Amino acid sequence: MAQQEDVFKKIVSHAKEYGFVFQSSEIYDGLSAVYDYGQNGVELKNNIKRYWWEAMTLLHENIVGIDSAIFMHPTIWKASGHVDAFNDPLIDNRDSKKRYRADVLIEEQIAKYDEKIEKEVAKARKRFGENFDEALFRQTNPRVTEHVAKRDALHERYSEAMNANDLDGLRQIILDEEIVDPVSGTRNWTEVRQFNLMFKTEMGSTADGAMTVYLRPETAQGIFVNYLNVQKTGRMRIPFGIAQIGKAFRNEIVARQFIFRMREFEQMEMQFFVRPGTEMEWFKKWKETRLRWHKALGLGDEKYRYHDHEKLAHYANAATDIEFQMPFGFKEVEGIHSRTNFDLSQHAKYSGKKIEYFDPELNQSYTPYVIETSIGVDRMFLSVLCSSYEEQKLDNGEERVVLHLPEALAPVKCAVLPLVRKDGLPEKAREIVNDLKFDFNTHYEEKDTIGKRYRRQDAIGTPFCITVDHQTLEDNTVTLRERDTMAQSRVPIADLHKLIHDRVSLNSLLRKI
RNA sequence: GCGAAAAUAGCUCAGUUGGUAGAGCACGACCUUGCCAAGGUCGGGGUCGCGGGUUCGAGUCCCGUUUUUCGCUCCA
Repeated sequence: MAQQEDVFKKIVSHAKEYGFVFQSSEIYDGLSAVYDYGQNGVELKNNIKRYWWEAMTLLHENIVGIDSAIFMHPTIWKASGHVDAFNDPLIDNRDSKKRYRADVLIEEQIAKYDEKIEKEVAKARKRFGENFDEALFRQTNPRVTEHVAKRDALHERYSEAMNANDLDGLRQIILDEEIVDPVSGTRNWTEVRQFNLMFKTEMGSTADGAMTVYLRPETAQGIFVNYLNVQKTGRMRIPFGIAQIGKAFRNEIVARQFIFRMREFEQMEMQFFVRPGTEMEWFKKWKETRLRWHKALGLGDEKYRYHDHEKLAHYANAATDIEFQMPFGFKEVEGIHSRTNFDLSQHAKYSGKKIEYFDPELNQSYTPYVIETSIGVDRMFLSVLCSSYEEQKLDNGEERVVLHLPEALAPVKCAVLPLVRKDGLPEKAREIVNDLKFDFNTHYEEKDTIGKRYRRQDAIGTPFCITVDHQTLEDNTVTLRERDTMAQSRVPIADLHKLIHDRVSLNSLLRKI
């Protein structure tokens, strides 16, 4: 494990050194949990997005894409449940260093009174046997009535504080009730703080006319609110899907592990609308389809596993994660959720619009059920990067660092290298570049020894190096050197285009899904 | 957010009891070699994360702050 984390550190350094990922605002000491993609990172990321986009929209005639805005009407987040679910009052115990939700602590305290009451009742029932009048006992027993009174008073005080969003009030309740930390057993509490996981900003340039809007915490809602638009203008028939790639924002309390958990991140989400009652069937189908998409990359089938959720979110009736083996353990890369008709119903309710589908086969209207596939682009990027990184010991005793990126995802497809910087070789190499550059991201490099240039290309995962030597000038052939095997072969310049295309095009991946 | 540790050149690091900042690699120019990273000559680059304080004097001591890492914590 320690060794693996060591490798992870090296991957992070490698990502910076070779222009894949930089920390945001680095010259100003950085901005926590925000990262920028560099010259090679952006190419890799774009290729990942294109692989997903084409797998969704080209391979399925009933899936179309959209690109909705990051700003949305604030009521959307009330309807979706985010305003409630993303606001927790939290309190820390200074001795145990543990953090708790203040509302949960108080609710547990209320439950404790209930326990005490039931204990008294049980005791009395045992003592009086068949003659026991439980209702009378509950009303008259002084110990019971005292607990009830305390419980009800607490409950009322708690409700008031929660409704008024009174954080000091919540803390005072915890102090008055002498609630102790179950771990440390002490009452050394911090202030109660509100953690708002959604980023807020203001729309409207004058202060008094401004409306509070949120940066979307997920892209899915942009799809739900456009369901009617797309269904009608695209004359879509159920089952059909809407796909979207875009940025989302969350004020994570703890954002760590490099780009695995960021405050600004990118999602690739597809919402698939189905007839009620068929959702489990589609859930199963998408679970399988999505795993095939991952495995087609060839990063290693054993690196994936499903993780079914037992505790479901408020909107779901089934949920599973596709987890990937990162250097720091199996981690969620994609989620597949059966979201029922929760979102569309909520938007119908909050907007007052009828959001339904008339099913001509059933001759009836209904609110469609939704299967969601949601994948984090940055996590996907990280999984590709981590599983591609290798420090190789060569036969001659030297080491090389190579990124075995799936060839279709590699930022640079080929590098054209004149063996020496004279005798017309650079000019010949330029000619080849000028032909290939229209179809492939092609590098030209003439500095340093040929071996050094090969290693630099290995480090960014370039699948092919094309070396121009003196023989090239005579017979128009070049050396084609492969990244993974380092094997070289002599090929005519005229064959380069097809050779490279056959290996680096997305088609080869898409056909495996 | 709490606790601990760290921050010196692009990278990895040294820097003595407080006394004007160093190495290797990398980078640039020129020469040389020419199919798997290390040749030669010359050169550029740091107000030691930032802000205060103590001191005649701070990379070094003290306080604060930012970022990172680890452990908690939180997480649809």
